[in-house]
Amino acid sequence: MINLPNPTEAELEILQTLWQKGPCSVKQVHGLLQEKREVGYTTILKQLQIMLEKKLVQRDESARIHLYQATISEQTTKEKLVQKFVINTFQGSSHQLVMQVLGNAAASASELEEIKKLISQLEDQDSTHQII
Amino acid sequence: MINLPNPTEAELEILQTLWQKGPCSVKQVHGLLQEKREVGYTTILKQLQIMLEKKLVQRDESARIHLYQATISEQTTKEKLVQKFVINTFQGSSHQLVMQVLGNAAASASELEEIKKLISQLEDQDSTHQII
DNA sequence: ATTGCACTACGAAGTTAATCGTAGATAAAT
DNA sequence: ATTTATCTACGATTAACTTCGTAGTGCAAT
Repeated sequence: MINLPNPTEAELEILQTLWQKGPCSVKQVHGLLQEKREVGYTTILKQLQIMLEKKLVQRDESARIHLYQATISEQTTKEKLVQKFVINTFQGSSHQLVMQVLGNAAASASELEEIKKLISQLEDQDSTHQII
Repeated sequence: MINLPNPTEAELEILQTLWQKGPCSVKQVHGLLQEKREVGYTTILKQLQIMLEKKLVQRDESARIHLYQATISEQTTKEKLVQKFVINTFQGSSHQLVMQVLGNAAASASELEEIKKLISQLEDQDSTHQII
């Protein structure tokens, strides 16, 4: 389990599409991102090459059109990003972050329900698996 | 209400101390950050000068020792940072972020209580102030 | 008055990110 | 076999961040 560097913003954008679509050609990735913003083809190509060096993606070169796929998982990547963000912005207090978001984001009722459900689960875990 | 650029990482670190301590000299800021990591005095000085240009801070030059204080509020700054982070990392779904953090962070029971309380409040607001 | 100290100003260098243009290679189409 | 289209490789550029060294300025202490 080697620890890869956190992806940058542009890299994350690409990873999101790879996570969503699975293995993609440069053209595919570019096409999808192009829908959101103006960006050159070779920009994406270059990014993917850099990401390959950094081992953020791997590629299948068996065909002329190379297929790229993410090597790092969506879940753990986001965990690390959140962790870093919480440290930088909330001095490590993820609780503060949650309060911020909830207080701010005008979450829908169903979302609040879902969150409540999760909290109940967590509390159950606590009391069930309590060791001390 | 002009919209100032989001602070960078180093800038945020300085802002945190200014928010916490109020107006500070370069020496004070440097002293506090020095406790956390090795950093040169002129590094902080330069940062504060840059932040002054960017209007992230203002300074009192009436004495020889200049006093710097944040011009942007802790609350709104963090809101913007969270907003940007949510867009980049969770494609705008703050709900997803909350689920991530809660599922991950092993929040303490009292913290969970506090969050539940906040959710209840939000739900009350919803039903009370409902417009539609 | 001179020396020394504390502070500010400024410039410069090193890094990393992001973007794109051009060139070269391979396959497809005529 | 030429030409055309499509990909990849690579270099170069630009901008932003971060860091620090050196120099200058003014106050204070001898």
